[in-house]
Amino acid sequence: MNALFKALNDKTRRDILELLKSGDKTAGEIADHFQHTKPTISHHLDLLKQAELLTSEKKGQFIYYSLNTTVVDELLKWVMQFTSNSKPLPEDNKTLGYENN
Amino acid sequence: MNALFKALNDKTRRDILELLKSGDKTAGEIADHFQHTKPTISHHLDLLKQAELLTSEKKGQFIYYSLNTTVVDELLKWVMQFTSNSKPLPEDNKTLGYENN
DNA sequence: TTTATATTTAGACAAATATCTAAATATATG
DNA sequence: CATATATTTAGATATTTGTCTAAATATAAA
Repeated sequence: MNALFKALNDKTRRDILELLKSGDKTAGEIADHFQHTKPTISHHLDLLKQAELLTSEKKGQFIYYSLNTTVVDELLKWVMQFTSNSKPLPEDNKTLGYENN
Repeated sequence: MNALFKALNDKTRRDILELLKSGDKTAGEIADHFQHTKPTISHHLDLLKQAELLTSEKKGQFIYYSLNTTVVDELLKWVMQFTSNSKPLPEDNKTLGYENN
């Protein structure tokens, strides 16, 4: 849990996560989206991996990074204990499948 | 959003939030639950307030701190963009009112 | 095998953070 | 008013963090 919040406590790292929503990317492709150097981005990727928010797979000289959504559920559960009625964002439910519960 | 993740990136502060689930408490009562000094806890309370996770109300010499759950919805929305099926923790829904949707 | 490309590792450094003690402020009470 | 209690503010310090440059590693291509 500590590693998770630590990983999320940085705008660049949160932006990396959002970037990867559109699909897996190599370390270099990810770095191209930011104004930081590649070693800096590499370090951010490492922290995200430590938090298990990302997985990586080496293909030739490239390393592809992917979102790992399983850990997000743990975070979601933690956050939900603080919602007043425990009914998260009902305005979004329609597009998310709640109507079939 | 930055202040929010910053506030959550500390075990003591997360514990303070959990402590306040059981009801409002004074700064002193909160401090009694931890091994830190009162100034340290005061500082943590300040950061939680900056993130709008807490509100405070002065009553005489005491200051009561309360959870502010409205900001949690914003966080929940952010987290949910990373859930695979956008259906958070269905195993918990029964106790949380989803069956009435 | 030499060179180019992709990525990480190592080391340095400034800025941010968590903590403490001491002092300040505010309120209550004798 | 003088003292006690509750809390914060100020200042110091050790640790952590984000960033960079330079070097190392690994793979591909000429």
